[in-house]
Amino acid sequence: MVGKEIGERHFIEDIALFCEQMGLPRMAGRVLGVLLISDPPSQSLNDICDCLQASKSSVSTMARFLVGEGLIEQAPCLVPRRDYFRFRTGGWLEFMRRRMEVMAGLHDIADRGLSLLDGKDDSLKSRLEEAHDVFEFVDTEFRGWFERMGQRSRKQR
Amino acid sequence: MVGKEIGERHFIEDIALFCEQMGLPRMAGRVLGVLLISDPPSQSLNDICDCLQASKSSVSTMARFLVGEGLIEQAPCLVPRRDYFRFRTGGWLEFMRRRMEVMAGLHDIADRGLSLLDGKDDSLKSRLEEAHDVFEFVDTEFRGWFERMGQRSRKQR
DNA sequence: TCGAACATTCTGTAAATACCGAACGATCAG
DNA sequence: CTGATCGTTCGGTATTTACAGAATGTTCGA
Repeated sequence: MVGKEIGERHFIEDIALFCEQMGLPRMAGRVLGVLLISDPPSQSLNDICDCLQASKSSVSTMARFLVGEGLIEQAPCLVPRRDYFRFRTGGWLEFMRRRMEVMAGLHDIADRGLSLLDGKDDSLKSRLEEAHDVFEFVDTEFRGWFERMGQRSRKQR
Repeated sequence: MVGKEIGERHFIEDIALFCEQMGLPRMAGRVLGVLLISDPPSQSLNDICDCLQASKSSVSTMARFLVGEGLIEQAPCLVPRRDYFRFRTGGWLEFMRRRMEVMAGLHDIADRGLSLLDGKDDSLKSRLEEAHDVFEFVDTEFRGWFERMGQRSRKQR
């Protein structure tokens, strides 16, 4: 059981707020919050509903949403005909990776913008060259970064 | 003048879409898009309105919003009583920096979560230790990263 | 002191979003 | 086959958001 104490409620809401800032639905953050401090780690949809006092439909929808985001996964069910979910190992890394991928997308857009300024003065291009540089740097630097980070967390286990 | 050609419109809309994915209002992205390819770099609110065919109120609001985000800045006005805006040098770096700061906020939340699991089995803590590690790593690694990146772009100028 | 040319702020509206409850569909025990 | 127990999906509602247009405030030239 989880979510009875005030500290747990507070934690769950902080995760929800964080998720909201990241562009995820707040309810998704709450579900995630439960699965970050639950004992045991695997919880059924009904468990989560009880804990959050939220409707089955919301929890079901958000659980599948979080699976798609790579943050949680379905756990082997102890009881037949019941879905258990748990936080997915490496979920945070995967989350960061996807975020960085979106950001790196600006790299190509900046290139297209530069071609629009073709032939014009260099001073006009510096804006987009900055974007190009920053996000190309993100793109390349992060691949190595994630590899190192992945190895590091794999080693710790 | 900007935004007449199809390529420019397309670029602006791509920036708008990117901004939307980053959680900024789409119209803010459009204003930013104009200021990334405008010639000259500094444009008045009216110029931007004309280019986007958007209302003054939206453009005014979004321009001030982007100033707050550190992505654009007010330019010294060539004509009195008129606000000129331009892309802010280092804006993308600042943008990334703030994003990373939000992400690093999870570092503290994870710590608070860990204290909730105090005394419980270590296997329960690994979820939050992962969060702790990833976002502490983000927090520290990025400070150095941004410094290097800042120096690099300063050198290029 | 007007009035023109701005920018900002307020108000309204249309669209998107978050959430719930109910209906529905599937699966298993009896 | 029937009912109980799940999960999913559908429809509705309330809140939020993204804009536009009108009203307001400000500065400057005549």
